[in-house]
Amino acid sequence: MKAVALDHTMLALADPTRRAILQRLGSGEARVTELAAPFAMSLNAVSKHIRVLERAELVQRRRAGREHILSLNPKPLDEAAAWIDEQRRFWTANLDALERALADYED
Amino acid sequence: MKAVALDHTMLALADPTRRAILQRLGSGEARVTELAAPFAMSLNAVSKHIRVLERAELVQRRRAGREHILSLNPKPLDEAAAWIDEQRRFWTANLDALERALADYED
DNA sequence: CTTTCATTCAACCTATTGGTTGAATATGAA
DNA sequence: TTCATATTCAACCAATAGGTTGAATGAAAG
Repeated sequence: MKAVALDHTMLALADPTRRAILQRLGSGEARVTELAAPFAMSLNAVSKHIRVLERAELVQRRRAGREHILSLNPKPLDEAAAWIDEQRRFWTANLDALERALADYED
Repeated sequence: MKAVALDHTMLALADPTRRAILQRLGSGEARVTELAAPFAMSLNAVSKHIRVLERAELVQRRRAGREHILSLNPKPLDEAAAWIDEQRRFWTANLDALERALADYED
């Protein structure tokens, strides 16, 4: 994943409204108005959040007449998870090496 | 994980400089100057990035004389990964349900 | 004691976020 | 055609991000 794509993905995930929208889309596609309904903010504000999610390619838009139907694209989520997991593996590998070194030292 | 903590974690991860700092800290603790060395920006800028990482509790600071020694705290990383994984499980569960429904429909 | 080194604090700047309201656009329905 | 609905666009605003430079702090070294 290109760095800038990770930037967009992580930034998109850094807001509770957007995370809630993703969660909602997890159970199936929805229109903009439907997505906006639970939130105490204007439709326009939600529309902007959706654009942030689109920039990160976390959601896709399909037009059906005057309705815009949003659906989840899990790939960036996979790639974000992959980055985090890589860090954790690297980190624990180094911790293990440290432990082995300490064990040698204690001998 | 509280929503605001996830906000801070994800936001901290949404910048390549900060991700590089975390990666560096994966192989062991380091001083501020050491962390700043690879970057084409002022020490002050890196100092601010570190504060963002501290707000997310991704790094911890220990003072040793005039040096500040930073180390990784992987817990928020674990929690961010957990959030993402939860979404993915939920999403694939719903996809599976959809597939089963379609299979039933086709019968 | 003075100087150097490690780091932060403070002020400033510009760009971006996250929200608002009001107008525009485009489709659907009467 | 006219009216209502779904959505975006545009302008605006306050707060935050991400960078700069210069001054302050505090510990170490000469």
